[in-house]
Amino acid sequence: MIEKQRLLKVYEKLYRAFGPQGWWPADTAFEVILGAILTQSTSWQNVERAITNLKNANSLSFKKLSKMKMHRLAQLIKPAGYYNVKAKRLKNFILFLKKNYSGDLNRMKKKDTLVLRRQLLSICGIGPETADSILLYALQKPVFVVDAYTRRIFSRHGFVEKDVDYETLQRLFTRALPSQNRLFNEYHALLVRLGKEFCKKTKMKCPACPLGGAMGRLSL
DNA sequence: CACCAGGCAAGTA
DNA sequence: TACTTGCATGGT
Repeated sequence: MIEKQRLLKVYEKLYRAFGPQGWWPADTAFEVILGAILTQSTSWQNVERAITNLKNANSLSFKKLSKMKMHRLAQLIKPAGYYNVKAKRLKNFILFLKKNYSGDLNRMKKKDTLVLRRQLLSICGIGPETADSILLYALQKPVFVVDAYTRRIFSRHGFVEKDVDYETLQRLFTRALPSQNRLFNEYHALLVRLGKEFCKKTKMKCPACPLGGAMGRLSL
């Protein structure tokens, strides 16, 4: 079976098993971006605590955060871990947004997707996954997001090498799938859902895995 | 106690 | 270029 059909079949199986995931869990595009940075190698639950702290301090906005001292920001996002590093990264993005788009995400959204991707990657603290998450979930661009779960799930099911690089794995999806924001949004969210429940780093709960296969391989 | 979570950059050879 | 290490809280 060619890759295009397999990838669509995986998506259908996941969608039937879990249904729509409603990503990204946030009230605004700005909040999506903060979450994308805060969730780097960090459980979403801890990110929620940090976001809640920012909301309770009435500080979850471009204007408030651009004025906030870095030390103060670090204290508020403490539950998300790596708080000194992440406070700096959040500030880096905010400064970028101020300098290039006057703090206006709508203005940023008008730019070409690949131009935006290069700009985001030039910010210290924003790598490929964070950049693509921002493009897809905050700016509604049709960009496929790859993460540790994506790599783990597809390598364990014998689809790709386990150390396949980000761009290669991403191209696999973008070549095979129709370039639809809605599809990319749901597909990535479903892979994360599957990963959380069945494909943690050390454990692999098969054959309960919705993708099937007692040996951890795709049964398609 | 050990291990992990929706990464990334900096240091080393 | 190709590894390795630091960053840090909270759940299992």
